[in-house]
Amino acid sequence: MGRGGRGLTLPREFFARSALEVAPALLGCVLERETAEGLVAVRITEVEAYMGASDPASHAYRGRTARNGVMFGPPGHAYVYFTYGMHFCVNMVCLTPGSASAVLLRAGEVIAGEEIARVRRRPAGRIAMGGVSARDLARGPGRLCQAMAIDRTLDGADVCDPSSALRMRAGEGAAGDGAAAAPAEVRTGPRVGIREASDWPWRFWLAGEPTVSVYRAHAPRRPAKQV
DNA sequence: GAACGGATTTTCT
DNA sequence: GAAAATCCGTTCC
Repeated sequence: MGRGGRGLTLPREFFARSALEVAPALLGCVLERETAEGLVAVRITEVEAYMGASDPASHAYRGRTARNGVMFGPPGHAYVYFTYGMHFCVNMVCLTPGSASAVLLRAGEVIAGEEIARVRRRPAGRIAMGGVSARDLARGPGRLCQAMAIDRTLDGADVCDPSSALRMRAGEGAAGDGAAAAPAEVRTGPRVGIREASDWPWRFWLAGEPTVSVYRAHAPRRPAKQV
């Protein structure tokens, strides 16, 4: 485990187990992103587990490519990929090197650097009076990456290293800072946006959190215009 | 509140 | 050529 300037980063062994164990454990943990603009911290409220080569919905299902190479590496590193031509998504690599399992970070609550995140989430040229609401700053995997300025330069970043530009630390709920209410309940359900294996309940979120993204079943791009 | 289609790159067929 | 681990604006309840 690492001892950073502020708090502890999660030890690598935290990630060295099944994605199905890591996913719920990550809920409530805090992802920190350090740039010249300052620190942005997000408390994770929603994730999805991907189980590697045996998971038809995983990028690793069809083997290693230039894009997903980091997933085949050691745990505790960030796998960042670009999708739909405009969005980045970030995963935490799990288990052992070669297992290619990972946990997708789907949403969170911005708890530090909110103004920085708000500027990043405001498209140039758009007025948007009042800006993006606080709950929407990191509500969804693409939005979370935009709010934290996560792109491919962070692909492979070590989130266990306290000096890393992207790192994960334990939540403060367990420490009992008092402010937090009763321990949030973890719920599970089907994963979002995939066609294959959408019936496996490998999505995890904290009940009652307003930052959890709205569930949408996979919608085919071209609606079947049969009959 | 829900449903639809467009934007746009990586990957595979 | 087509689909994808998505988001946003528009449209219609």
